[in-house]
Amino acid sequence: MARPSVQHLRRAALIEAAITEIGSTGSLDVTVSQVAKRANVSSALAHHYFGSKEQLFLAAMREILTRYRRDVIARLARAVGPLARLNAIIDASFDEQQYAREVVAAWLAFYVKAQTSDGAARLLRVYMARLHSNLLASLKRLVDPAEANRIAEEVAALIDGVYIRQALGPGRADRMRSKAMVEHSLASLLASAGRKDEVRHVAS
Amino acid sequence: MARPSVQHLRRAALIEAAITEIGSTGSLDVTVSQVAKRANVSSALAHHYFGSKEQLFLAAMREILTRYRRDVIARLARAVGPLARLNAIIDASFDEQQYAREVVAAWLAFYVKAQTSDGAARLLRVYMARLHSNLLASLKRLVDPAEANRIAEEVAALIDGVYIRQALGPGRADRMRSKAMVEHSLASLLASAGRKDEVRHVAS
DNA sequence: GGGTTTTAATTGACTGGTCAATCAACTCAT
DNA sequence: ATGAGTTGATTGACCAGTCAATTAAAACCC
Repeated sequence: MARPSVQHLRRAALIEAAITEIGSTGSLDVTVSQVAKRANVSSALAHHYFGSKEQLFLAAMREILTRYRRDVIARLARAVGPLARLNAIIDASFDEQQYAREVVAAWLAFYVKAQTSDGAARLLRVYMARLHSNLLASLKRLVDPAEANRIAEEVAALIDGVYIRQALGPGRADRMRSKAMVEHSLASLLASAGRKDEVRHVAS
Repeated sequence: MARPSVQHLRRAALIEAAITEIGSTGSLDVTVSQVAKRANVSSALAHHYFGSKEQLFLAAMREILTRYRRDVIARLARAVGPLARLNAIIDASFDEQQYAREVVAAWLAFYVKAQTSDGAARLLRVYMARLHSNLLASLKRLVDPAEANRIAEEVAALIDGVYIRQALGPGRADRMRSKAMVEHSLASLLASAGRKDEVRHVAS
């Protein structure tokens, strides 16, 4: 029946609670008890399943990263052509779920956590590498490799920057506006790098 | 003789120590005792002069913001023409002092702090507003107001993004590379927005 | 200038509170 | 009755903030 084990249920609930709690607090200064309470279990149980606060938080971080990754993959599967694929990546970053205030705040908190936790730093580095390589793959079909690399870094940095500013701003997440900013920048960068189309057309 | 009062000396030393400690730890999880020890005073003295940990940290944040602002102003005073002024602003952000690993880490920590502290949020909002208005002033001389506004936001976000990635990266701060990225993006954005020069030339 | 009072600087010791982590005990389904 | 699930109570560490007491410096007075 594949009925999820109680262990699985509890772990999932605790991870979800951790994300929510971290997101709504806006920092990692969250006690295990708070998270446990939100998941309707005792703090002892959280320790029982995760061993330590650190592990619980890392699991939460992994979960956010996984969700994002799944979303990217799903969108990429539906996108055809380099431009569409680039847009798919950007869309994933500004997806309704990902770009929710809580999630963004949690994301920011994890960036700080990475300063002191090797585990967190590793996870973020994997995310960064994947984002870069995804962007690069499509960009290479549009512009020179050197340009592609630079643009990939610029777009990645821009996405992070938009996120951080989002976390700070008071209002609701203005997804569309944020997305438009990144798309607009990307278009400009591509335009001034000079499309590769003609070249390839001639060469082929 | 304007000999600085002992109070001034201690405050300055404590603020400096706080910045260093926060920067090297990479988070605000720093005890008052640690800061005090680095400043060669007792923790009781830190409380005596600042009243609370919160106030001490806010003072440290204010100091970093002030230094940045002073640098921007100094560079702007030397720059003539909108392009030079834009470059001056970018240069300030990637100045040797500002872009030091510790300072960037402290900056990131403050962003998180702003999530829970009104005081910190206020300070950051002032910084953001100033950066935006500085960029906008010069951009308006180059492109349409609407474009100028969008570009200002994009550049500001990009700067923040480059910072956050810098904080995460392991190596030394690669100032020049970071600066080049922002400058390159700005050039592309300006190029595709279409300079205003001709229009103004004709109009005048 | 020497002596005296005020004021500032400084600290060690203490307090109250918080919290991660542990553990022994209890429940309950199988 | 075995073992997974679960918890309340406890422990040990840490830490912001306070206070009374000590020393150093200034200000004042003759």
